[in-house]
Amino acid sequence: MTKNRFREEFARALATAFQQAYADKFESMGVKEVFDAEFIYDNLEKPKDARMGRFAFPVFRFSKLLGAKPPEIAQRVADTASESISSYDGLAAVTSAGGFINAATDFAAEAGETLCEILKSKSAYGGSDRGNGRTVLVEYSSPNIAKPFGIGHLRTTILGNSLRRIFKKLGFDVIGVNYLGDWGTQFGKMIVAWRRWGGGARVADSHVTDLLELYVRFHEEAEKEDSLNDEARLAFKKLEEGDPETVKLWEQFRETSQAEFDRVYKLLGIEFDLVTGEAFLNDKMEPVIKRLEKAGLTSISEGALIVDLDDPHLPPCLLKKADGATLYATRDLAGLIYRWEKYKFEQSLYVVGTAQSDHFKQAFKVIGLLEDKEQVPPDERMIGRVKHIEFGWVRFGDQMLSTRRGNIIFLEDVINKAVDLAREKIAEKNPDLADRDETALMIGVGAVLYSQFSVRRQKDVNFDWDEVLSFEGETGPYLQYTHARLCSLLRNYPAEVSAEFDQSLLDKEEERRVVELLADFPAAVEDAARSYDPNVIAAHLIRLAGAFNRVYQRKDDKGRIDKIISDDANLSAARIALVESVRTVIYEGLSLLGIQAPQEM
RNA sequence: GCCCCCGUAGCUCACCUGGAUAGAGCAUCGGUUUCCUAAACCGAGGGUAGCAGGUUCGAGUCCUGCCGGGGGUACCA
Repeated sequence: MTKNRFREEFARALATAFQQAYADKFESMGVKEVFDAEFIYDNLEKPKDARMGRFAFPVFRFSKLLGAKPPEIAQRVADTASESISSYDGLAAVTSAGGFINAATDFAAEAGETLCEILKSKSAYGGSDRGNGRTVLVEYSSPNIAKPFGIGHLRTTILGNSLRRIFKKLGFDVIGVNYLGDWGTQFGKMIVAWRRWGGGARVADSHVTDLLELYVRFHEEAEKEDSLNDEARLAFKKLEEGDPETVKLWEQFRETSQAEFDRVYKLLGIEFDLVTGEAFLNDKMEPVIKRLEKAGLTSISEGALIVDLDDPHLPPCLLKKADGATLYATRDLAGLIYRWEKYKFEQSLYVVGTAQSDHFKQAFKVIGLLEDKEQVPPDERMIGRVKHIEFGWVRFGDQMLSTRRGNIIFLEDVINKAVDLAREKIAEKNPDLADRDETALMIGVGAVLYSQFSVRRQKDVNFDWDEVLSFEGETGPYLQYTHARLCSLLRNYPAEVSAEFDQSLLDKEEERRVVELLADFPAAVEDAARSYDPNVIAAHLIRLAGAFNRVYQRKDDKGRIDKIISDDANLSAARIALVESVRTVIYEGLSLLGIQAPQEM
């Protein structure tokens, strides 16, 4: 990972100052804790109030170690560092405030270096080669076939899509997997429903909404007539045994659904590297069961084949039902093992809702037990590399969205509504725009996507039409609008953008905020990867866009807008370098979220 | 019953591995356009961070208990 030079310099200056100011302690301790620049680097903070400085180091924890009160330490070290500040060309001042040591960077230097780096590396800015080609699997979206694509699928789909992009940016070889729910008792239900109420139509002529109706009807009728459930189980059993007629029906359900999914993915710009499904694992389950049996982990309970997890809070993991049919967990275990053997991944992420948290705990526990029993060497174990990236529910009003009850908002409707609204806005604000339809699509989709990133992933998110369709404030369109405005500036600028500019001309407080946010973008990308949450990037972009808009509308002493492009060629050149840098980062950040940015809107 | 997640401004949410005066957006009220896109910007009001303890120099953040909401709890996925 590339380190921030200014941050590093401050850490070095502090470590040296600590060594000098507390020479006796340093002598006995050596290069550790506060005497170690690397330690300080990792423990630097950002001051709450930007006026306090660029970086901060709290010394409270070291009061005991150094035998002095925090403010004394801070002052003494800050004074010591100040004496030799001239040997650090990136630092302007080191001061103390209470128990904090604060640093101000040489702003012109930081502005110059940051902007030059962005102008030079362009879209590569914020990335790294940290992944070094190691493999990361991300499983996301994974809709069930024979069901429409509802708003409930939105989160996993775009979260996973974004994580795929983020890890790619960090140099990992990412495989985005769409693991279709194309197997299980639910297909028994569909088959029964189709035969009973399908009216003899051909599946190929049907639409997913027809299938949904049947699915809902099944659940309604099954409440009255319990034997339907047995019938469905039997139908699934036949499917699993390969009964030709049943298999044919299933294949048709699959095709009908796939067509709908592809349409939605195209609309949203979602990409996968591998589309597979539960059915793919059909012949891979038996070997896994054999392996578990051989390891002595299985037992029969109430007629079912289980793995007892020896955990009071986890029910046993079911491998086979009493009727011999397999279950979700069986297939996931087979999938875990298959993918581990095939890819030897660094990490494998399952972007699945929080409701399935226990399921993943069970599956991972089984893998752990198996690796223990088989005495797999530590560096050949997949346990610890597989992670459940869970996220909260999408809620609609007071209701949970449930496909079983037919209580569903179609994702396509949401997108269409947002795009229509974007089209209206364009007609109102920029009726002469050339690519109106294309732009409206980008904005509408941007609004829908962003609405999911504005909340930390663990939290439930309330689906609110007004919010999703809002284009003002902390929204996707706000970021897109800022980007379009930046593009407009670049169009209006009469010369070429150049990395040769007078950095000392970027001396306004508003500009400093922007530069700092630009410099911190790589850290935000890292942060998003570490927490598996693109929300970090979304929030960073909002701050950046806001900071830039304040530069853009900054007024001079006379109350007039201080324009980016003016008669002063040198000043304009410096400011336009800032503009191009912000544009690059917003564009790149949005692309990590899977959001496109039009040049005009 | 047990397990997991959540509880911050009227609403929706932030606060990075505990740190300085708890910040944004929406909504409300007021202001900014002879000026590069006003989908923007500035200002005002709005807070017992569910409650009660504990750990710590320091707690929205960690621990315990309680209250409230949601989810899960073997033959659905």
